Amino acid sequence: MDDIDRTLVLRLQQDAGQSYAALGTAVGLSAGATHERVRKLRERGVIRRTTIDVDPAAVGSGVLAYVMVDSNAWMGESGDDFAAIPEIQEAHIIAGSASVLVKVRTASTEQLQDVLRRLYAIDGVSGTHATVVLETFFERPLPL
Amino acid sequence: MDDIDRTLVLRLQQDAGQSYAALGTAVGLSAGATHERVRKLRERGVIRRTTIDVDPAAVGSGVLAYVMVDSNAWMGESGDDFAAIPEIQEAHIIAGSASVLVKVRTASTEQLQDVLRRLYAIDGVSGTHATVVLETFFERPLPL
DNA sequence: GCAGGTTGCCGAATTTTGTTCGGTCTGAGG
DNA sequence: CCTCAGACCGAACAAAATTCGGCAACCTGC
Repeated sequence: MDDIDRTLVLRLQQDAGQSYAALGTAVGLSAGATHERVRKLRERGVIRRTTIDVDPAAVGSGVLAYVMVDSNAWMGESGDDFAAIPEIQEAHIIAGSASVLVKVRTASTEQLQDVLRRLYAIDGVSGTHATVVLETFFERPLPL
Repeated sequence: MDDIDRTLVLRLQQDAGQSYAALGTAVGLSAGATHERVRKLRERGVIRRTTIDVDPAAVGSGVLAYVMVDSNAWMGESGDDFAAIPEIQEAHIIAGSASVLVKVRTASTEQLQDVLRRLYAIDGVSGTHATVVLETFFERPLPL
């Protein structure tokens, strides 16, 4: 993981569709060597997958909210319960007064309410506190 | 935006590296027609870009925290101030007692503390409340 | 009902890129 | 000094992206 690898990761974050030739030029390597570098980055798990960035509003998920989930039991094994709710985009165990923090995207506030209902149905969940996002300043890739 | 488009977006989220031929087979179209569909999805902004998913821990961002930022002024024009802190991955204006919610990734809790210091330096920021993530259950693409 | 225009698709031609491979260079370890 | 492993280059080869002519379905306004 040297500077070249970091540059490659950075450039691929910005545009994963560019050619290995262009990528190689940017770091001073041939297309073949660049290909090999990227292959190893995948192999090592630094690059998990190549994907696309989708406009949430364009696919019917215009409402974004973060929900603090309170519980009266150990939630460490409940990952699958949260994963079963498709509107949940992220779920984390957190330190602090709440137990779990989830990121939810829905088409409407009515659907958000329905997600809250389904959260309550999970074993151990004793309460929720939803924070609705009014405007997103930005969402961007990791720093390097 | 019909079912075919939705399937294309879904499949590309899972693997943006597959060929148009494979993609076309999955939806019952030729490679050429598939290419044209995807081109239009980009043109319309449904697909914003193609990127890679990077393991945060592998690039020195093993600590994840969400920070509620309190303010005593209108923060609607302060997006650039937050964007100037590279460790901030997301920043949103929120409804509720706090004004802004930011997602922060750092290499250590010391660096997290330094980010909090820089947050306080932003005009109008009157307080912060950081929530450290202990374990991430999952982070996944948008529901289709 | 139909002429003209539009859209979406196919399939093949063409160009560009991905992928593989032999050979060279360099640095580490013995 | 010798040998091995790793990284790179450049060229050859395979595969994919991209373009394009032609066809059919579908509007739309006469």
